This record gives sequence, C-alpha cells and structure tokens, in this order.
Amino acid sequence: MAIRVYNTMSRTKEDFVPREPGKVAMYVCGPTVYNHIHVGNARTFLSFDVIRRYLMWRGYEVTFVQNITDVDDKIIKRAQEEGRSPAEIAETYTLAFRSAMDALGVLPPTRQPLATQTIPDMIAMVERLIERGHAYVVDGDVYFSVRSYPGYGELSGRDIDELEAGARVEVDERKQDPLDFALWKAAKPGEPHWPSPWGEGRPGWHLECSVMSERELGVPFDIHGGGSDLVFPHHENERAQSEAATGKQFVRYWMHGGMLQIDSEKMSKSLGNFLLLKDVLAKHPAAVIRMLMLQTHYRSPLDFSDARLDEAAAALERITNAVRNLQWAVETAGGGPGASSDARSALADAVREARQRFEEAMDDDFNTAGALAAVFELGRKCNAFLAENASVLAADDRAVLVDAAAAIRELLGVLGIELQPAEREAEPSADVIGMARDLAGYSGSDPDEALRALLAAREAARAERNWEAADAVRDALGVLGYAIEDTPQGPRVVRRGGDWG
RNA sequence: GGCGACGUGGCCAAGUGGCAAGGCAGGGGCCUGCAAAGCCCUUAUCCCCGGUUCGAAUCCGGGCGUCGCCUCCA
Repeated sequence: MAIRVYNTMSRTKEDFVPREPGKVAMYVCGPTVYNHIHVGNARTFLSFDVIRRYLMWRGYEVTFVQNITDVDDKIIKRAQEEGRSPAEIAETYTLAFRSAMDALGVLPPTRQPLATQTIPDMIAMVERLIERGHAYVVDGDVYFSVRSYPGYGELSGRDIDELEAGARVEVDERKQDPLDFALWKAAKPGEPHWPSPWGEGRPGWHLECSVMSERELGVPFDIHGGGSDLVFPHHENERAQSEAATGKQFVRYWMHGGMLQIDSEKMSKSLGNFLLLKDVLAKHPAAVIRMLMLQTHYRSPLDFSDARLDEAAAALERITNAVRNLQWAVETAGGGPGASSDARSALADAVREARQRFEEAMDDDFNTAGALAAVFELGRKCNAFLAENASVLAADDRAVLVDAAAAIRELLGVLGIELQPAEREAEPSADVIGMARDLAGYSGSDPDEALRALLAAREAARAERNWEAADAVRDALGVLGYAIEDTPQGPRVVRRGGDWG
C-alpha cells in the first residue's frame, strides 16, 4: 500500500511517489532567528520530524533540509533595540533554536543552510528572473512581477484580481502591480548588506527558501513543509519565483500543518498569547509535549493548555506502565506452568495487529492519533494478559512479552517518544541509606543494599501483619519519590513523577 | 467583503457510505491488609434542517457556530 499524502496544491490526498524510488527529498521552512521559538512553531517542526521519522522507518532514505533565516527586518529591529549587531542576534537565537529542537527530540536536519551563506546563489536567481522578464529593478530594489507568472495563486487557491480588490497592502507607486514582492532590498544605512549588480542590499524573505531548497535538493523535490500560515504569501511566492526561474516544477507535495491555539485563538507573537518552547520544556518532559501534539492530526488546529498537558502526561504514564509491567513479568517469569498456548498466541496476534494498525494509520497522511490508538490498544491487551497470567508464567513465556514491549517501544520511537530504559527507574539515592538505618537497622553504605533492606523490613512487618511498620517504610520511600507496588511476584519499586522522556 | 477549514460522549480526539478507535475525567465491580499498578462493566439521536442512497458522522444543498488566510507569522 502506498503512503497517502494530503497535498495543499491539489487539496486532496495523493499517493506518495517520490521522484527517485526509495529516496525522499524534503524541505521545511525554518525559523527567523530573532527570538526564541514558541510552542506553535515547535508544533510544525515536530509534525515534520515525525513525518521524516516515519518515512525513514518505512525504508526511505530521507534528505531533510531546513534553512535558518538569519537576515531579516525583524532581526535588524531586534538588534537595534538591544544595541547588538544583527549577526550576534542571529547567532544567539540560532543556537537557542538548535538546543530547543534537540531537547524536544527533533532530529537534526541533514543540512541546515544559512541565508547569509547563500547570497551569491540568491543574486544568481534574481539575475535569472530579470533576464527572463519576471523581475524588474527600481532604485536598487528588485521586484518579482506576479503577472509574469501565469500560475500565481494556484497553490493558495487565490485569484490575482480578487486579491487586488481586497488588498490591504500599502500602495507602493514604484511597483508595477500591488502584489509584486521584493526579491532584493536596497540596504538602508546601518543595515546588513551585500554587494550586488543593483547596489548594496539584502535578499527578500521569500527568495532564500527558493534558492536554498534548489541548491540543496534540486528541483522538483518531494516535500515542502511549513505551517498553514505560510501558504500565502510565502509559499505562493516561492513557487512563483522558482518555477519562473527554472521553468520546472518546484515541489511535488506541499504539506502544511495546522495552527496551535490558546483558548481557540492562534498562538502568535502579535497576539502576545505565546509560550516559549524552552519554558514549556523546563516544566514538562519532551515525551509529554510530543504525546499531546501527536494525539491530534497534524493538519488540525490544536488547543494548547496546562490541562491538556496533564492529560497527555497521564496518557504517557499509562503506556509506560504497560511496558514496565511487561518487563517486570519478564524478569520474574519462571516456575509456573506457563500461559495457555491460546493466550500466548492471542498476545502475539495483538502485537501483529498493533503494528499493522499503526502502519495503516500512518500511511494515511500520517495519522498519528490513529497510530497512537493502536499502541494504547496493545498496551491494554498486554495488561489484560498479565492480569490473567502473571502468576503462572513460565520461562518460555518470556519471548512474547519481550516482543510486545519491544513493539511498543519501537512504535513510539517512530513518533519520537522515547521511554526511559527500565533499569534506570529506581536507582536509589544516598538518602535511602539513612532511612534504612532508621527503619531497617541497616549499617552499610550501599544505596542498593539499603533499598533491599527496607523492602525486606517491610515484608517482615507485613508477614507479622504489622501494617503500621510496613506503611512507614512505604510512606518514607514515597517522600523520596519511590513507590512500592506489591505484585504476586513480590514488591517492586518504581520512581514516581520522574524524568520520563 | 473574498477564499478555505472545522463542528463526533463531561473534556480531548480518530474515523470520507455498511454494527462510532483511542486518551483523560466520572461512576460501579474485581484484585490488594490498605494502597499502587491493572482488569472488567458503564455514558453518543455524530451542530440543526432538507436531499441522494437499500443504507450517511461520512456525499449534496441551506442554516447556525468556531477558527484560519487575505499584512510579518510555524
């Protein structure tokens, strides 16, 4: 079965056929580095990270290019406000962007070109456009002539004449048409500038993506992504420039993500209702943020709130508990008569079904919500199997349990949701030594031993039905962030509210 | 004003013609010394009104509502 992709251009889902079998060339518009990115920006980057990961998982070799816009009006403005150079501002927020992406678990791009390092190619494209009659020079500025490109408006579904009728753009008498946009801007005093055939200046915003994507990937490349607010005018303009300059198709599949909202309104800098990604990451694990965002389809609007974050955390805990329960069963299996062969094969079937449902959902325009449902369903079936069979497991029941846990981890991994390895769950801290002295008469200095001593003391108390003493141990460990769970195979210790993800 | 998207249980959310996934929250039961984890059960006239069809959440028309783009914006 083919992967289906919703193409903004055709407004339908299409079979995904890359230009070269087995390889995918994709480009996602990166940030303008004048500030920290907010959670809305992050959602788009997260969506395309998952699309990329899924394509890789399906066996494609993916070349993923994302630009950094490091020259722009807003950077210049910010620099003037802070009394720093535009280059310093750009560098500061480029580094901040990379580290925030890394913290969110977004894979680094295959290549990440900077606008300022692509200036000669941009000048070359402007020259090409002038030669072909698609651009004109006015006082050191160069404008693209939208009327010269017949396909203008096709991507965003707009009609030039209607656009002009409703246009709120300030009329610039120097433009031949109000919709014409700047390819190259003459530098004002104090602004960054580069030499060009039209005088000192800097590139327009739309130009850089056209140039960097073509240089890194060639045209047409397979997927061009961004937020839905980039469809017009940014991507419309990119397409017009590139196709006018090359005479070739620019992009095979245009993909756009839905907006993140707060109280049903788009999160944006201008409304002031934004949360910085770094601030949210300081309070919530990346896995929780990813879980929240991936429970909604990438093209739908998504309301962001603390309540939603808490729900996502609970959902993630449910699935991590399922994996933990499986691992505990694997560790303690043995000695019993074993699960029935029916039960065992039913679980094996559940694993197979989950993989299949996951893939079907993701093949259908990257339906992460459906894919997650398949994982949750598998988690529930695993727990049900354990509820039924945990006390009778034999050593040869382990394989299917290991398979199930591996499947859950693998599938979540495709979504970039990493579960912490179980071994690291309950590394005891030095605090337990003192506690073991007080409550279990422990006299050594090894945290692991101390923890075992505490558990033994509690078990002894329980055997004597001395609930007060037993609960004292449990409560004391609870204060340190450990929870004791009694199972048919004995007590186990898990970390609560730890640093999952 | 123009263009577009969306409206599914208390909340969130999949699902584009054939008995309505999943998560969160609530209720009941089971397991447990008590817990925790978990299992089972439990809640839907799919915004409204028409139409097409043997059959519609799904297709068509109208209405109401929400959001986005049309200006920098992920």
